[in-house]
Amino acid sequence: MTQTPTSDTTRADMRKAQVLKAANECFRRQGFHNTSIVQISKAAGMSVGHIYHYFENKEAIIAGIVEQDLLQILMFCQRIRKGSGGGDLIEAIVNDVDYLEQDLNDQNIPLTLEIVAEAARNPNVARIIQDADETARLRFRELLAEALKLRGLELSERDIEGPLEVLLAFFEGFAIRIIRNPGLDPNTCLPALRSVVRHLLEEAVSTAQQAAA
Amino acid sequence: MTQTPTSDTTRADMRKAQVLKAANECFRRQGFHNTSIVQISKAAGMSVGHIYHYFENKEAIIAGIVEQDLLQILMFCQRIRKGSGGGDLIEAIVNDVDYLEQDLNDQNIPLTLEIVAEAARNPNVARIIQDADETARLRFRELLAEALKLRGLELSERDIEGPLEVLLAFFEGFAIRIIRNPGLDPNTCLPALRSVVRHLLEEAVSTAQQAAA
DNA sequence: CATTCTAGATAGAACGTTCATTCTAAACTA
DNA sequence: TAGTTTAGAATGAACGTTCTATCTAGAATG
Repeated sequence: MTQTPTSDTTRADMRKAQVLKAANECFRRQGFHNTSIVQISKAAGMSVGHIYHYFENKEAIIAGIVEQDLLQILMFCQRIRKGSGGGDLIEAIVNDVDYLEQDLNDQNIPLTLEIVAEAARNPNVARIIQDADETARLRFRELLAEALKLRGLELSERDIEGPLEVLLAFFEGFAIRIIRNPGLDPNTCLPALRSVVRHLLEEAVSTAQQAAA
Repeated sequence: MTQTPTSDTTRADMRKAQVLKAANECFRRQGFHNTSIVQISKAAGMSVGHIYHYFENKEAIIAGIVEQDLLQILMFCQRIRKGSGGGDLIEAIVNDVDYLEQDLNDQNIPLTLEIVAEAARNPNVARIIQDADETARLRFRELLAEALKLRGLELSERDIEGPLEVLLAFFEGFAIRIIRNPGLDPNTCLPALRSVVRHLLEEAVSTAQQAAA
């Protein structure tokens, strides 16, 4: 249990990353329940024993993958900001729904659903995604607060929470819808979705206006 | 425990039901990946061999459980109709969101999520829940059509589909939200959710009015 | 009515496979 | 040479499924 030198730490980090990358590919294709350590080891080009040298057990690998889930959520924030081009953020959020078709083609949906289902039973996984969601909500609240500020308005955290959760429920919900109804055409939903998101945000705006008065 | 067979329910049917009931309890508690045939056999008070006399394999048992998923969805329709008391259905749909808190306490959420995640990979399970969803959508379209008819309006199937999918995405989405954010307070979301559902339906109404003109 | 017959019902041990994890030893590096 | 890294076989447990044997109900038989 001696402290490893810097060069070795780097090597260990690289190996860990190598395992996680392989695991990610396997999990995405087959889910983590149907992926064996042997498969991961082959995908990573490493031996089974080698993997266990860096990960205590399979669950530790799963945890490593689940942690990456956060990045995916945060990308939505980034996309919206980029879409705003520095202009009105509320309009950018409404426009972001146009990515629905692209989002529903995401190859990660099955894995994402599997992670959530696992979290509903497995406290380890639950803790990870709940922590991630907490920072995700924080980022989204910041985004909404900034969107309002650009219009000279502001809302309390409490008043933002409701609309935000409804917004999030939408997008998560479509991941389920596309499984239950694979014939679903995103373009059919787009007008209604756009309108609903706009309504939600406009309502937040008018609440803020009333609070200011 | 054991019942005597009657004319219309054969002994085999009763045994099958007995297995499915036991499996349902086990699956709800532990998920079907973590439930073994031995556990089901003990819960059913039957031997393993006995179970295999009626079910080809474990997947057949899972299929039997997944088929019950439909009933759960259809209960929403019933609840709305009952809530309308024969009056305006649109108002009844809006009011139905007040059950959110109760719905989010549903002990079946983990199993439901597991079923959807499984369907994303397992074609057998996928077929079952997709068939179920098709009849569920049919029932909901009928409900919406009836709601409009009560106001002397009508909409094409195409125009109903979008709002309906958005509505469904909501409710499915909250099942995920409550896992990701267990601290979520339904009452915080209720005003926003109510408002959004009402907006969605009012928009459908005004679309129908324009179509009539 | 008593007995026999038989197909289905039932039990539980046995089997074979899969898999996560551990163990042992070789290779490498500093 | 000492510690780390790497490989891959060995281990042991869990599990789905099958196999074999016994039992039961009730129809057939005489």
